[in-house]
Amino acid sequence: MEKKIILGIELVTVINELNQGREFTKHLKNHLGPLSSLELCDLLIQKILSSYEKAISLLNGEDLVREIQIDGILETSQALSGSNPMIEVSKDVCKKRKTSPQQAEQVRIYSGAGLRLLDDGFIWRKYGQKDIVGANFPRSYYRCTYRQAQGCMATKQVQNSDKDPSILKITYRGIHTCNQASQLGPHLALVPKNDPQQNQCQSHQVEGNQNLSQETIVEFGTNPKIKTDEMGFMDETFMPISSSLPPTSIEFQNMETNTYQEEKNILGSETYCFPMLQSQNLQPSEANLYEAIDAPTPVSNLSVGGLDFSSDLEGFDPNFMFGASEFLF
DNA sequence: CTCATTTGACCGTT
DNA sequence: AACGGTCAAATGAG
Repeated sequence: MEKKIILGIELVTVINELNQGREFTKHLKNHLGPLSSLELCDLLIQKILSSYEKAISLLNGEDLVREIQIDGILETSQALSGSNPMIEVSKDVCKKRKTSPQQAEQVRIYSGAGLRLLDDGFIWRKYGQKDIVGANFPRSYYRCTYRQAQGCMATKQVQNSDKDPSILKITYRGIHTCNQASQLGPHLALVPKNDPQQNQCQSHQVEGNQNLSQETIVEFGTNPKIKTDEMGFMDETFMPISSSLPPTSIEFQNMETNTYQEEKNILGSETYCFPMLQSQNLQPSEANLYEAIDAPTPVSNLSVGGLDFSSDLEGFDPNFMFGASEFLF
């Protein structure tokens, strides 16, 4: 099965820019005439050009990615301030050495996504790093910080994709039994609705035999929506990434492969495209991207995992993201 | 001093 | 035996 979702704030931004250009053009038209102010016309022309250039720039991907590799983890800086970053996250599951339920995701940071993109709402502690044969990048191993305190056995692995270093492959294993999930809110739960026992645990939980081959389609635009297909666990309680990021795309892959983008259309996968809004300012201390973003971020109104949409959404149609009931943040 | 990260060693699985 | 995952001592940061 195949599913593909193409969304992204990029498109919305382009449209916004084009709309702005159109509005400025209308104003210019209204001001054209013998009594018009030359300065005003010049200003409007500049704004029109600016809008169109922004739109073209976005379409050309010029604001995308500038990546810095730090400790095997990619940090992406924003090339254009005010651009709309975009993350691509995909998930897959590997069958090799199946010691516990696992679920993987790939995270691509396009631009200015900021550190919070990878914040999945849990506090993780790194306990190991391994060079993987055949892989260009080492794999980092993280466990839940509350492993000792609360016996939470959730772990995750993070590795850069060989084919596209801008993609972080994150594999989640185990189930959170700590109380982080309850603190972060029920919308984060990835657990099946019919299994309330696991509601105390949080996102990225996969039951042992859960079928990860599924089709999910998310379409954004004026009427955003998610479609799921053969997804036992992905219903309205499912928040694909976490508290902290509105992912722009996620894809699930089945357990037969670890392959990435090239194969994602062959395998059952899902892609979410969430608009990434203007990035937070990156602090120097956040240079180590992945570690820095692992702190849980409080979920408040209009704050999806640390991204404050109440401010970032300025200029966007509020219906764009939240207008559809299918999306539950 | 405390806590998190790093990194080599160890162990289990294939 | 090779590989992947985890452990734990060493190290560093706050």
